[in-house]
Amino acid sequence: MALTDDAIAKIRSMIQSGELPPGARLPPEPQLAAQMGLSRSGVREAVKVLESARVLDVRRGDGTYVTSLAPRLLLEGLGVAVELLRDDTLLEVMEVRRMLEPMATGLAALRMTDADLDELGRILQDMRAAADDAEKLIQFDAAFHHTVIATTGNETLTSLLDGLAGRTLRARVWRGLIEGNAAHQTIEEHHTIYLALRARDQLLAQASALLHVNTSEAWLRTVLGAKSSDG
Amino acid sequence: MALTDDAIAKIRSMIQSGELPPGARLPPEPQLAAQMGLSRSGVREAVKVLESARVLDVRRGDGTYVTSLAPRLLLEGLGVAVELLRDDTLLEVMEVRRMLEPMATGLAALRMTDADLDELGRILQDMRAAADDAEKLIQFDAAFHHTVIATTGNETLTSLLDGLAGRTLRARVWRGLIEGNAAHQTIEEHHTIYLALRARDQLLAQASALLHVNTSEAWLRTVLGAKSSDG
DNA sequence: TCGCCGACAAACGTCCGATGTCTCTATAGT
DNA sequence: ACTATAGAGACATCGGACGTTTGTCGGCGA
Repeated sequence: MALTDDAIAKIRSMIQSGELPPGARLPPEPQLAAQMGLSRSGVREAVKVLESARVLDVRRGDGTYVTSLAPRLLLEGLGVAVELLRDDTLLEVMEVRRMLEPMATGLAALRMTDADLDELGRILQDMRAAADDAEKLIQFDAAFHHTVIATTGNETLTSLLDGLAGRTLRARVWRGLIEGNAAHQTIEEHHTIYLALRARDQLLAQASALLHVNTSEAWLRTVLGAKSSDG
Repeated sequence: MALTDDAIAKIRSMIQSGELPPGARLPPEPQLAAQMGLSRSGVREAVKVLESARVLDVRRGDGTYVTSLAPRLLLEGLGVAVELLRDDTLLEVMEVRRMLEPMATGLAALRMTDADLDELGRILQDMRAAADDAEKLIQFDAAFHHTVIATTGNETLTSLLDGLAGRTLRARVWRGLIEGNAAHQTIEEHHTIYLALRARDQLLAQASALLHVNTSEAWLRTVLGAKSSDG
């Protein structure tokens, strides 16, 4: 294809070059169509693609604007992509988390504030209280890790790890943990990480995070293995 | 918005549920439109979004098919997203590379074959021969790191790091390196990494990769700093 | 003067039908 | 058996029309 993809490329390069800064408003669709030499239908497809990538923000009845281009927006699509990965590649994702998450957790140990630690303590408490509710466990687990990573102050890193630990992946791991009666032990792993962070011990935080990711990976393997031998 | 986004979600969930496995063919656009309760225009916008995410493959005159859903495809969008990040967040990207690339390089030291090492040696030679050509340097630099990471056998990891070290980012770093007369020294950093890999020394590979990323980060800082003080 | 309300205009959302162009396949001919 | 060609199927693009939503502005009333 050419026309629509060209339009996408043009708009993207206008943004990249600074001609269309964050917050800028694009011309109305008919005008944009004339300007790029294709019909309004083509422009709409192009705009839709960039909107789904969180590059453009279409406000009905108002106009189309460039978003803030914040990492949290642009990297949102990573999570969607990970959700569509096939089962056998989820182990690759886990291997990446195994490398990245311990480093990030170690960094968090250096940058974490007392307020951050308090919030983490609350989440840990919530987690223990929800030990029987798979849905809540998944939610608090996500909140725990997100909070830890977010304290690094690196929004890009946070978005990446959020995306890599997608909802589906997390749900599968916890399903395995619960069915294998390992939920309690895993909650305690979070406590271990919490203690290391409280002590501002980088290496200990790193090590405990690695152990934790390893546990997740092991249970994911179990879940995937059980599935493949099903039918 | 509802109709088009609903259509996107429906198609995606059909793929996720296995109803549309990799390689499957979707119904023709008019039929798909009827099936999802919207017009052909809306379907086309939905398909276009999924095509740009490398989830669908539209073959003109033939039909629309689900791609292989390989990580290399689905994570391709990451590179595009990184290209649009604002300057100040590029340092965040560098911090992520600083965490991930040394670990990956260390892992590569364990898994690298003799054939891999030979190829790496060739790239290193090319790099030295092209010390005066910025464009080629960027290309060989990308090839070097890609080759190293690819030997881990982890396609997801490879795609992620490829995306994080996008063309624009790499070009900026090398611009700084060349203008600062540091190109030669940086090429030697690659040699150091190569030697560590040849020795199958994980820790040494890790350390030399960290030093290398650190150099890149420093020069990126220089380039960005010079730019912000320009105007 | 401030605030509410209604009308107008701008802009996107959706649909429809028509035509061009490409790909694949099957058939006919050599 | 192989090749060339014609046809059918499917996407690409266009242009216009109408509905819906949003933002704005002026007028009215408290």
